[in-house]
Amino acid sequence: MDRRQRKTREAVFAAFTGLLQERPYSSITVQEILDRADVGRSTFYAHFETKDALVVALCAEIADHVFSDESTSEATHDFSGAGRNVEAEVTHILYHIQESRPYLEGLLKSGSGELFMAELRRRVADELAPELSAGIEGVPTDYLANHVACDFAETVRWWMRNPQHSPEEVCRFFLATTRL
Amino acid sequence: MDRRQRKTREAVFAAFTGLLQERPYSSITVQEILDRADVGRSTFYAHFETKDALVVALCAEIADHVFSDESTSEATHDFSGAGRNVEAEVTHILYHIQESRPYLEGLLKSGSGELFMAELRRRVADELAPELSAGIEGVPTDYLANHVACDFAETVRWWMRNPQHSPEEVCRFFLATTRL
DNA sequence: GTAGTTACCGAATAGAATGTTCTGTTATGA
DNA sequence: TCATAACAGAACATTCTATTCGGTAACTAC
Repeated sequence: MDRRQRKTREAVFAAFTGLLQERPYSSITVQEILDRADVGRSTFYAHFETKDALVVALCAEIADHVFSDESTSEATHDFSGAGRNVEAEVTHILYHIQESRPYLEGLLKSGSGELFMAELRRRVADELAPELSAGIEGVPTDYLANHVACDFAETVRWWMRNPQHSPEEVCRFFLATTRL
Repeated sequence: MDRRQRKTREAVFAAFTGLLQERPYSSITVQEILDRADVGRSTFYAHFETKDALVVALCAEIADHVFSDESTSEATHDFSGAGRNVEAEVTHILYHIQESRPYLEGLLKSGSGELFMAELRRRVADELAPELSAGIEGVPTDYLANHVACDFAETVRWWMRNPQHSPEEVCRFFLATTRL
């Protein structure tokens, strides 16, 4: 990808998430994004079809990173080789979320956060829930899967409002309260 | 309140929730609401300052009913007099939610449901969570309160997508999965 | 009933934001 | 160096929100 494209895309994302920390999504105009990102109008629409498409792209970008397998440079959460247990996997994901905090904080604050929350629930249901489906007699698995996915997503949202905790701590909170 | 006012208010709410079942909130125009509700433009704006204010009013109306103490006519959930235990209280609220289903279904489907979800979490945190704060060692009460509130709200959202269950069943699902 | 108040209708309009199109300029990389 | 692709930004059409206003119908109290 062209360096100019990356710079533009990055500038728009940064300006947008910055604005999202200050005001609700619906009150933010494209013009304001352009001004803050220092990007031309036609350029913006060459990258993103609509304003809504910008949110979708941002969510996808973050979600891709959060659920990527690649280890970060931090040694503390390199779990490769260790037997893949649930705790390790959850912590790994939480580390990636921590790295995405600059974007996530603004995105989850205002009214547009629901799009990312939905994406998060979907991915957790796919990747995490199957391993956790111990099952409780008399409760539909349907309900249980939704329960775990929502629980994790809401834990993340809570964490973004309470940054003082480490990924390991948050993982512990999550596993302590979610019966599996 | 004037009968004309009530009729108008009701017609707008009905038209709006109906449209919400079909399309996302942002794509619905005021004109469409007016057409379906068969209400004049100036009348609409005499009732609701903006389109967003309509959502807020609708959420408040539903939440007021859901958390009102009044018993419905159904004998099956008249718990007055019985010792107020958690199960009874939860079931009572769920009965009120069931009555609000015609409005809630549309509201929660599209992108605007987050406003009601937030209101729901807030009220649960106020009214329900205090009784349930058994506490788990090493987990912030802050996190626990948020956990219970989110859990209940998401249970409701799930229920609106899965109508075949009774309030008693849903109450059981909720209590079975939420460690307290 | 009748008078006074209040809600309603609907058209016309202002204002704001989105998304398009165009011409000309600048950066990239082969 | 040179073709290509991305960029800037002004001008524009379109769409939607929200306001205003003159006229009609419904409610309330006397």
